[in-house]
Amino acid sequence: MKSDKISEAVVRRLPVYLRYLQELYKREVTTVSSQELGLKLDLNPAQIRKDLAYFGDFGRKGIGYDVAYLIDKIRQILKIDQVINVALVGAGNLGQALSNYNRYVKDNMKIVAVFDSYDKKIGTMINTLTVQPMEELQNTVKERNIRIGIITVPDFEAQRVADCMVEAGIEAILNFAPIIIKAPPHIRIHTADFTTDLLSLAYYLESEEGKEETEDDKS
Amino acid sequence: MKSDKISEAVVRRLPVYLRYLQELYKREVTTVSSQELGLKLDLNPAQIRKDLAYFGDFGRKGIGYDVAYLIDKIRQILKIDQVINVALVGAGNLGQALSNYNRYVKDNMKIVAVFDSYDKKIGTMINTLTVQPMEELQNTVKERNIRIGIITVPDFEAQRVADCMVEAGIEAILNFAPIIIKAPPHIRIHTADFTTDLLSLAYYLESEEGKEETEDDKS
DNA sequence: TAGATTGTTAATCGATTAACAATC
DNA sequence: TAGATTGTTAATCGATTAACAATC
Repeated sequence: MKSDKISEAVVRRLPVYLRYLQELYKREVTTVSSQELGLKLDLNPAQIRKDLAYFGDFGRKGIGYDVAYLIDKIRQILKIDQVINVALVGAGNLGQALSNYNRYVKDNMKIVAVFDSYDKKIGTMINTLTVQPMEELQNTVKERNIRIGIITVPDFEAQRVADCMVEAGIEAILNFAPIIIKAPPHIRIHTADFTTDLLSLAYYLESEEGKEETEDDKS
Repeated sequence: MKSDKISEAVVRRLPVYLRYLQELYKREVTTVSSQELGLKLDLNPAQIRKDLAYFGDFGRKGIGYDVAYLIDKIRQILKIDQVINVALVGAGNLGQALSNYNRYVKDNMKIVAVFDSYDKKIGTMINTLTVQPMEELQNTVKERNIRIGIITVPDFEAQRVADCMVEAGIEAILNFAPIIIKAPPHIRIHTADFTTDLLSLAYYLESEEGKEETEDDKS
């Protein structure tokens, strides 16, 4: 196959493949079939083959995919074969959690600066990074070649922060605030709104059959 | 329209509608049209009307939707018109961030218990809650009528925790570990894997034109 | 009334899955 | 060779969007 336009659904599955392939690699598994992948990742094998075939002929008929080779290829496709520098804005609990979470360093995503707009936070340390005032965003983005911004501020500040990021030349934003932020079309925005995930989960609960809340006593 | 089977895509948009409607309510806006909603939420107005029409005739032709009424209805549909008790397993940074994040209390989702399997964590306080050992999960779930579980443990523990949750009678799981966890089909699982969001973001970056990494000096 | 906006059908668009020839 | 598995086409399935009669 090789190119067409790649749909977002496909792109979002690539990191999922990558993650599991890396686990296989660690376990010294050298080859994997679309069927095995599908089983493990709850995906249709045909879909996996099709996804990968958009980008090239990575497999071998009768054999499957070479794990190490496919890891390399997916990393290239995702453009994480080089280190990508990331700025985090919002040094609250979630921001701290994210910057402590160093798993993505391995994936060549590196948080290299943390910002906040509250005086109290500025100057404090998060891991090895000093929290900087928002005024320094623009310069730091340029100096440190920061390309992605993560927003972990309260929702009422999220749009303002996004605007600053865009102005500073950031190319893509991961937004944790439960709000739809607006940006020019060349800026890619992903929303990581777990409150949506949580609330929609409730829909799938079995209807109560005479259950009541724990706390307030209706009797 | 009224019922058929409701697709997951529809259900996932309901919390998004709800959130913005609640904001409108706070601002004392009483009525809103699908067009206004669409503009604000980056969605097609026809899609919004269709989504809502699955559940009933909530709007008025020529007028739009009554904000307060629609909030009520969506809360009913999502089954968050009653308090839903939630257990959090994993008292690390992310777990702390989530339990501090009290926004969903307003949405009738309430974290009523926190668990961890590390001795060091057990007995410490997270907000008003004492971290309990995993052994108490089963009993606490029953006693406190906990229906949803949130997993914020490292990936290698996630499946084990999920198994415990299922055994304890939890009905739905929000999983933050970057791994596909398996459970019986009647258990609903949502994955809130922000590393996927972050990595897939890189795909959309403009290709480098002679840029290099910040840190290591190639010259 | 005239203008606005819903609910719903039909048309379009896109994504997933099945099937199979090619080939290791 | 026989068995396995890819890459890809065709078929299916599902979701989004346009259009418009109904009606406030």
